[in-house]
Amino acid sequence: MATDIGTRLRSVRMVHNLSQRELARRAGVTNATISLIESNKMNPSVGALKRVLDGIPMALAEFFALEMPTRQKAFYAADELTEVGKGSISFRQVGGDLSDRRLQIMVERYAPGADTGRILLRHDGEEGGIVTRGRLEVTIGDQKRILGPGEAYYFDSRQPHRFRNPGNEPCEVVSACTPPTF
Amino acid sequence: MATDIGTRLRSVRMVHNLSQRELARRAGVTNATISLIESNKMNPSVGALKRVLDGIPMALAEFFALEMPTRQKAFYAADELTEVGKGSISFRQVGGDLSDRRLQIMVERYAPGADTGRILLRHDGEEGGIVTRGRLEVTIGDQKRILGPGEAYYFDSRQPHRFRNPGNEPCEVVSACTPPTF
DNA sequence: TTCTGTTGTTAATTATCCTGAACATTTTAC
DNA sequence: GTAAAATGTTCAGGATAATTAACAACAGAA
Repeated sequence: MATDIGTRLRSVRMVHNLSQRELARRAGVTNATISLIESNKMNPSVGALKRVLDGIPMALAEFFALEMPTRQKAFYAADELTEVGKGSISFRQVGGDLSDRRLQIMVERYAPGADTGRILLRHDGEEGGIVTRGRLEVTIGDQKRILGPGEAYYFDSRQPHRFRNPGNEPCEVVSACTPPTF
Repeated sequence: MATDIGTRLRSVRMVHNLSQRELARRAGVTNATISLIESNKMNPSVGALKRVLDGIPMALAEFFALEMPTRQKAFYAADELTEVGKGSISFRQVGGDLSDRRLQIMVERYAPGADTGRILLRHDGEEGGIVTRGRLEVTIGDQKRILGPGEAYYFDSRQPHRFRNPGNEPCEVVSACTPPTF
């Protein structure tokens, strides 16, 4: 899986918010090529892969140097949140197992259309959050989901990721990350 | 030239002291493939290139991350050495222009068959030397030469390089490098 | 709904890679 | 010296990549 070109390309493309056709247009190849590469149904030439990556843009060295973390459970349904605490104060905890997790909790607010940008965020640590209001589009590696109130995410920050508010009402997220950003 | 696969491959192969056929055998491809790739007469598939590099062995990421310094004058004939000093003490200086060159002079002695090994040496700085006795095979990037007494070399140490005594008599070299090794 | 546009995938044709077997040179051994 | 082995290169063929054009699934707007 370390040299799984298809998965790598799909992951990179998704994080940059490009469709197969859009990337193909920028790269000067056809969408079928992108599709076949991503599904590992063909073995692209170095030149073709370079052209594709130029459409990102990304260098070959960077592409092959990408670490591909093992996919982990990244999304939780609203009713999958573990209920912690009780009485007048109630916590709903994302991810049942907190062993080897150290988090700093935060509250984030995304204006309509707000976006962390096409550049892929990657840093050490882990992060997670719960959407409390509005909708949030979360991209993690090759997975992309639009989350609504009560839904949550949790992932290893070394995976390339991106956040965007696709709706036209503000979005509020209770999020957390480790180690403290900045 | 930054993505000149042929030159990169040839350079790597030479430094590892492999013939096209020997590398082809290890990689499970034909020597024609190696030849065509190195002369940039074809655009290899990623899979094929990976197989070839496995025969080195070298990872794709490392291969594409290799910096390709601009080729510089690397070899000097015996009579190209600049005569410095005079009288009872005489220096023969490699490379006429010493501006932005800082060197530490050393004397090296290679027993018959001695070899710095197949691993590619690369480090910051520059190095040069003069063969005073015997013969020395010097590989610098994609250039390989066997030097005899009076002949010399000088190059940027970031280029992959290797030294070997191919003869059966001892070889003595007056060499120099910067910054001091160790 | 129905339409329009976009998504990713798949089949058939064209273009290209990769091989297998030759070739000319050079190196090494005798 | 010649012979034999090893080097890198080139050419015709079968294998494979990349294109073109179609397909089905889905989303959003009228």
